[in-house]
Amino acid sequence: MKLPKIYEAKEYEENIYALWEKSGVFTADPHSKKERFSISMPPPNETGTLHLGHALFVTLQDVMSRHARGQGKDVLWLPGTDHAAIATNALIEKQLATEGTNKHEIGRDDFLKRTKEFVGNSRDTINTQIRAMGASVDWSRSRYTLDDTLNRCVNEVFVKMYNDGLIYRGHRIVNWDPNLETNVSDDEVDYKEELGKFYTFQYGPFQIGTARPETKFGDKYVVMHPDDKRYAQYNHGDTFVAEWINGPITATIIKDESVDPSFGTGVMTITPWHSQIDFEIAERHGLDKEQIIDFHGKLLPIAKEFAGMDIAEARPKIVAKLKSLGLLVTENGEYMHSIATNSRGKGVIEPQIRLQWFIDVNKPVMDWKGKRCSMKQVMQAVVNDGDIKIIPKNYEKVYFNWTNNLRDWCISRQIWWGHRVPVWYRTNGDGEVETFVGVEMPTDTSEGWHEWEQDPDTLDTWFSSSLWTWSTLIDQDLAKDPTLSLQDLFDRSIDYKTYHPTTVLETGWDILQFWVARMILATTYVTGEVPFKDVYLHGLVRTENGRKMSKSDPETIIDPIEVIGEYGTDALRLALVQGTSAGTDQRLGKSKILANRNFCNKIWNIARYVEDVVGDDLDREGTKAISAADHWILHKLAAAQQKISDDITQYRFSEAYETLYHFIWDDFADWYIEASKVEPNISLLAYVLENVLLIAHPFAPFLTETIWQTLAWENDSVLAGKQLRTILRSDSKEAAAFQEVQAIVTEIRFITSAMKVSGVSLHYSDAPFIWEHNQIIQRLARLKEVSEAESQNNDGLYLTSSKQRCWLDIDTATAQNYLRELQAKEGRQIAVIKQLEGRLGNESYVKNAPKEVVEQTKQQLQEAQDLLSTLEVETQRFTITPTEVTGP
RNA sequence: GGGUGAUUAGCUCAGUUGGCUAGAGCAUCUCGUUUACACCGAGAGGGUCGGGGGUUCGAGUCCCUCAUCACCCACCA
Repeated sequence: MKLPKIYEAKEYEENIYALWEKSGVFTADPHSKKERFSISMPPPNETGTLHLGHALFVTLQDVMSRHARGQGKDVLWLPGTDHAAIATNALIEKQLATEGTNKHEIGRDDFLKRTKEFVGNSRDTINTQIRAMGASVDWSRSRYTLDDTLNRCVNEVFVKMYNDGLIYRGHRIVNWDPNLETNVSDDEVDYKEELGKFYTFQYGPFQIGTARPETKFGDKYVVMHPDDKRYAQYNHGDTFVAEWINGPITATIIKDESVDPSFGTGVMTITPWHSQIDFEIAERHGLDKEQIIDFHGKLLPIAKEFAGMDIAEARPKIVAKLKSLGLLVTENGEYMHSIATNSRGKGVIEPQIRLQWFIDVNKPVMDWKGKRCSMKQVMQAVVNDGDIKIIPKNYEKVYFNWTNNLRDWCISRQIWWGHRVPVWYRTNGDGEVETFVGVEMPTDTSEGWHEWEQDPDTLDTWFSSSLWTWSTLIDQDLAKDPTLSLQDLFDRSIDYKTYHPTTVLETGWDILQFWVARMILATTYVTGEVPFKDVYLHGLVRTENGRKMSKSDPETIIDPIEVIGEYGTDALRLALVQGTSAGTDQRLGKSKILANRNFCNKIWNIARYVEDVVGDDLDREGTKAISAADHWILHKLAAAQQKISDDITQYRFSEAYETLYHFIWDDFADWYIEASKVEPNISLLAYVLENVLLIAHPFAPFLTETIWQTLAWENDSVLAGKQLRTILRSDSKEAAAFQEVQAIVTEIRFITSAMKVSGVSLHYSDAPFIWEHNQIIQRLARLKEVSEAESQNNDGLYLTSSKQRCWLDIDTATAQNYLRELQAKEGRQIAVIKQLEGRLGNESYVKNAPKEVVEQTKQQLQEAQDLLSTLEVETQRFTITPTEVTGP
C-alpha cells in the first residue's frame, strides 16, 4: 500500500479507536491466568471538558497500561466520572439565577431532576474526549460516583463508621459559603490578599483592633495573654461595663495564651460564632457563643438598627456610629488581610457554627497489623511501612505533614447534589426525636410518631471519591441484593478480588491531601487493605512562561482538543511525556508539540520506506542478522526495549521516551536504514520495524496502530493487543565492528565538513576491515571511492578514530589546516589521560572503588593512550615535514 | 510563622544507589536534494552544573551555609 508522505493524524485516529474498542483488547479478564495490572482512573468531573491536566494523566496511565499489556499482563484501567457536588451545584444555581429563580423556589426534587438532565449529556463530552486521547480504558467497567452500587457503598461505609463511633454529629465552626448556603472543607478555602481597613476602638479601658466591626455587636469578652505585663492589674474573670455600639455592655476579662501580645494592643474581643480561633477560646473557657450574621450573610436582630443589612452595607454605618459615640480611636486604610473564599463557588466564606457530621480521625478503633490504631495512625503507618510508596519520595514529607495536622473531617454539606446522608429522623407529639442510621430508609411506622425524614445534608464529594478504588470493583448485580452484607460483596465480587489493591494511583500532587490521603483513610478502614501500592504524582502543566493556565486568561490556555486536531493526539502525548518527571511541573508550548509531531512523521516515513522495500510479501523464515549493521541494530533494539521497560516500570517516563526517541531516530533511521541501503536484509528490516512499533506503541498508539494496520504482510491483528517480543540474539563482536564503521564515518564527515571538501576518496593499505566495509563507508561518508593503495605515503589525511591504516586524499595544503583540529584533540586527550592516570595513581581509589569501575578506568586510559599516540603520529607528520607540503 | 522544592547550554528540561571527558529537544551557525522523510540529512558552536565551605580516592549528585525564585500549609483579633 502506498502511504502519503505526511502523517495526517486526524484521518486515522477515530477509526483506530473504534477498531480497538471493537477488538476488545482493553477489556480486562479476571478469569485469565495472567499477572494483573490495575489502575483506577481519577474520575473527571462529569460536567468538565478535557484540559491538559486530563491529557497528562490519560497519557501517563495509558503508557503504563499499554506497556503492561505488552508485557503480557491482564490490565484493568477503570474509567469513570465524578459528580463534582459543589461545582455542579453551583453551576445549576447560576443557571437558575439567570432564569430569575432559585433552588428554594423549585424545590429539592426538581432541582435534582434538572441537575441529572444537565449532567446526563455532558458526561458524553468528557468520555469522548478521553477516547480522543487514546485512553485504553475498559469502558465496560466505567463507573460514576452516583451509581447505585457506589451509592450503596457510601451508605455502607457511613453506617459502619457510625456504628464504630467514628462518625459523630456536633456543633462546630465551619467555612460557610452564604452564596451556595453550604459549608466547604478547609482544603477548599482559597485565601486572597486584599487591602482593607483596620480599626481600633475604645472598649471600656481597652483598645481593641478589628477589620470586621460588623461582628462586634455581641462581643462581651476581652482576651489577653496571661503574661502581658501591661494588663497585669486585670484578672481573669473580672468584669467591667463598656459603652458599645448599641449601648452599655458588661464584659468579662479572659486570659488566654493564644493571644499574641505583640499584635496591636495585645487585647482583643472575641466573636466565637464567626471565628475558628475565637470558637476555640470560647470552648476552652466555657464562654457563651452568639450568632451575629445569618446564613444568608445578613445581620441578625442583635444588630438592632442594622439588622437585615448585608455586611458590605452595614460596615461603614457601624463605623460611623462608633465614631459618633467617640469610640473610634484610629482607622488604618492600608491593612493587608486575606479574604477566605470558596474555591468552587467563589463566595466569601463566613465562619459559622453549624450542626455537622464529622469523622473522628483520632479514635483508635481499627485493627491494623495487630495493633489498635486510629485512622490517622494507619494513614501514617502504611506509608512508613512501605505498603504504599509515594513517587517522588519527597512528597511523603508533605503527606506526613498533612496527616500530622489532620483534624476531624467534616463530611456534611448543605447542598443538594450528591450522596445524601443516610440518617433519618422522626418526631412524636412530645417533641422527642428518634434517629435512624442505615443503608436503607427505615420502613417501620409506630403509633404517635411522624414519618421518617432524611437528613437534608449531602456528603462531601471526597467521601465517595475516597472509596473509588474498590467501590468501582463491587459487582453491580450483587450490590442490588440488600440481604448481602458489605463483606459478602467483597467476598463475592470477582473484580474486587482480582484487581484490588490497584497497582498504582497516578494523579497530580495538588490532590495528594484531598483525594490520595482520604482514599488511604477510608479504604484501609473498610477493606483492611491499601487502595494502591504506588502513588505516582505528576506535576502541573503550565504555560510556556511557567504560569498557570487560567480561564480568566484564555490566551494562555492550550486546548488539547485543538492540539489534537492540528497536530494529532500522539504529538500531544509525546510532548507531555517528554521532560516530565514526578512531582515537577512542566511547561508546554507549541514548539514542543511541533517537535513531537515531527517525530511522529519520522516514524511514519520510516514505515513508508520499509514497506516500500519489503513489498507485500514478507518471508519471515530465516530472519537473522547477516551484516555487522544487522547485529548492531539488534543489539541496540534489545537494549532499548529493556531500558524502556525498566524505565516505565519505575515511572521514569521521560527517560523511557528519550531512549525510544534516540533509538528510532538516530540508531534505526539515521544509521541502520542508511546502512541497509547498501546491505539490505529485508526480513530483518521488517522485523526491526515491527518491534519499533511494539515498543513505541504505549507512547504513540494511534500512529503505530495506523502503520500496523497498513502492513500488508501482517495478518488481521491489533497492535494494541500484541506482546513485546524477545529480540533475536546478536553477535557482540559484529555489533562492535559496526561501531567502528560509525567512528570512521563520523570522523570522515567531521573532516570533510570542517575542511569544506567534497568528493574525496579514502585509501587504505593492509586494512582488511576497511576492505570489508568499503561500500558502507563510502556511502555513509559520501566518499567518491574507497580503494586500496599500493603503499602508504605521506600525502593525505590519516584517520585517527581507527587503528586501520587509511587516509583521505585531501591535498596537503588543505590537510595542513586540519592540524589545528588535531592539536585540539590532542590537548583534550592529554587532559583526559592525566585525569585517568591521577585516578589510577591514587591508591585508595584502586583499593576502595568497585573493581569493575577500576577496570573501566584502566580500559578508558588504554583507549585514550592509543588515540593519543595515533594523534601524535599525525600531528608530527605535519609538523616535521612542513617543507614538503609547500610543493610546486 | 511552619514546611517543601528549584537554581545545569540562549530557552525548556533530563541526569537513578556519588564513578561524567555533564546530555537532550528547541533555537543559532555552516554545508547538503541522496532508493523514506525539508515535518529531512551531515557537521559545528555553546556549560568553572546559583555563590561559598565541607565529607570522599572521586561531588551536578551527599552535608552545612548564603543568595534568588517558586509552591504548599497555618494565620493576621
